[in-house]
Amino acid sequence: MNEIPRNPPRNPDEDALDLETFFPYQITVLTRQVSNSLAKTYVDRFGITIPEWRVMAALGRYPNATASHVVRHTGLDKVQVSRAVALLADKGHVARRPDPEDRRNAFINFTSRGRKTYREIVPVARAYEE
Amino acid sequence: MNEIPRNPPRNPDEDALDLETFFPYQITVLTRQVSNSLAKTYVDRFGITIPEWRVMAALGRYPNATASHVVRHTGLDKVQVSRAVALLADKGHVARRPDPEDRRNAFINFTSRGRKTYREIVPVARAYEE
DNA sequence: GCATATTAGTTTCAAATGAAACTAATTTCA
DNA sequence: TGAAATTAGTTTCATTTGAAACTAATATGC
Repeated sequence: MNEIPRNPPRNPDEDALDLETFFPYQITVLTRQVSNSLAKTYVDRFGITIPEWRVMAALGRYPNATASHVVRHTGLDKVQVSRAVALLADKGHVARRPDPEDRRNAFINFTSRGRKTYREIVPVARAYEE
Repeated sequence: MNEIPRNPPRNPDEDALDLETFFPYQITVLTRQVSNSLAKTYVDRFGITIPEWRVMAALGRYPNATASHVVRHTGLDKVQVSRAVALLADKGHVARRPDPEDRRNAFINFTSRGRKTYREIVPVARAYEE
């Protein structure tokens, strides 16, 4: 039998950070773990990535949003939003419609297909809220 | 004056996710923001990356740890730990000492220089805990 | 008006990431 | 024993990331 690895000594520096209760660490680790397992589910079952899903979630809540609105609501980087929207458009989940009053803007909306996918994913996302 | 961008309409799907209170979103956004601002501080002021700092924090708490111990304590990927330790060793912050009883293992410890750096960073890290 | 600045969104590119393959050491068990 | 499995740690490589540069449209101020 393999010897169970000894834990390292616990005679730390006087003012060492207590990692067990150091909140930033806990959050980061937990977030990455949840996020990774979610990513697998989304890709495997619905063929979209996490950023794409986040865009869809923002659109479900705020229809007819521009990319900037999506950035604000999701906290994603604008590059990620640009890419995610482009991919969702390729897959037929969303459509872009230029704003006639300011042609720098484009309103983004679900296609009927996208809305259907969105409705399938919502309960899965809710389940992860714990 | 530029017109302040209108918020998108808020007539969402009946069962839309309420992004304002959907916890996974909040956490992810917050974590990334804090993490990015921390990263800048660590790189600018101390010349190390976030994974390197996380390794140092683990070593401060659990001296003479192996890479596997660091993985367990930080939640970092083993690839990241391997790289971070290599970089910290290059910079003279830590030293590796093979375990004579099992030469797959290497114990990792601060050099005196590394300990000094660690002690400088701890209060900065604490300040971020809020 | 017209030059300059600002904004929305996209593209580029270099760095970070982590899954998978790999090396080397040790353990297992037939 | 010694072949097969396991473990620690490293390297490779394809993907993800986001800062910075860019394009196009609109706003500002002289």
